[in-house]
Amino acid sequence: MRELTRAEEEVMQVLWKLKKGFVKEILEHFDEPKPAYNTVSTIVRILQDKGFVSHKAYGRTHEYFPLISKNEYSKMHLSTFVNDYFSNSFEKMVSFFAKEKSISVKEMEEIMKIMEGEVKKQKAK
Amino acid sequence: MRELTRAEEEVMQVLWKLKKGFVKEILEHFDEPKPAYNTVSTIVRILQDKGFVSHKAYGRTHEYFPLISKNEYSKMHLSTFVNDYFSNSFEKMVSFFAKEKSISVKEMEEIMKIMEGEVKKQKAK
DNA sequence: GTTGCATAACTAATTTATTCGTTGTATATT
DNA sequence: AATATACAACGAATAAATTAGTTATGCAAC
Repeated sequence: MRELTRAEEEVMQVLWKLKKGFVKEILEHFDEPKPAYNTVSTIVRILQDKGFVSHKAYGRTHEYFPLISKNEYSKMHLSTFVNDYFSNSFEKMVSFFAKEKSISVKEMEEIMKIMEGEVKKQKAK
Repeated sequence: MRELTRAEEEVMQVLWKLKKGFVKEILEHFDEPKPAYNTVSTIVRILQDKGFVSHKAYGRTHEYFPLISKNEYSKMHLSTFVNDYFSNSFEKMVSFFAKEKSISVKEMEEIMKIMEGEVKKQKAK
């Protein structure tokens, strides 16, 4: 699957938030300075061509919605990143950030708790 | 700081691996089909303008080296990602991938071990 | 039904990124 | 010194992404 360009990603972020929306609605959720209506309209049609969104037609107006969830996309995106920067090892990545103190003690404790639960769940099978 | 474009990133990956290198050497580390010498030369000079690399001159030839480490860049890059996709919470991101089973039990156990060490270290202070 | 408005589709213009040919110069080779 | 070689610098050509104007059509208001 392709990666989103910067402009495409901004539109997707709005669509993920809204779940679905008309061009007008998407536009409203942009920060100032807002792009032109047609700019958003074009991008959303490009996203459609690339298979990231689809639409439901109400007469002549289109309500767009994502075909890929934010979670799916982030999963794909992070996989690429982990592959390119941490030789495909999730562990290397997390360890690096833990050591870099980008993760607080509180966060680490929370993560460990969740992982313990997951490990238990996996092993139970 | 700016993000690297696709072509720029490929050159940086080689430079990070080599630590330093002449255009010719960088070129050698590209997979087939290799780009033209001038293509790499141009990209490396763009990277220099953007402040990602610098060079040492030996007479008329230049040996380029990164000004930003792979770790620094990956840190910056992942921060943006975590901010955009996990409302700036590292914990949310890791938890998501743990639950998605993108992280194996073995990896999780390893991560927990490292985190325990880090937590202990932090608390000792 | 004519006018005005809203919207999608199309297209043009602009900007940014990518690729590589050409040129000039220094150095090595003969 | 003439020729060949290697490289950086420059710049042209192309490609990709971004932005927004223009056009066509349908619908609503009058």
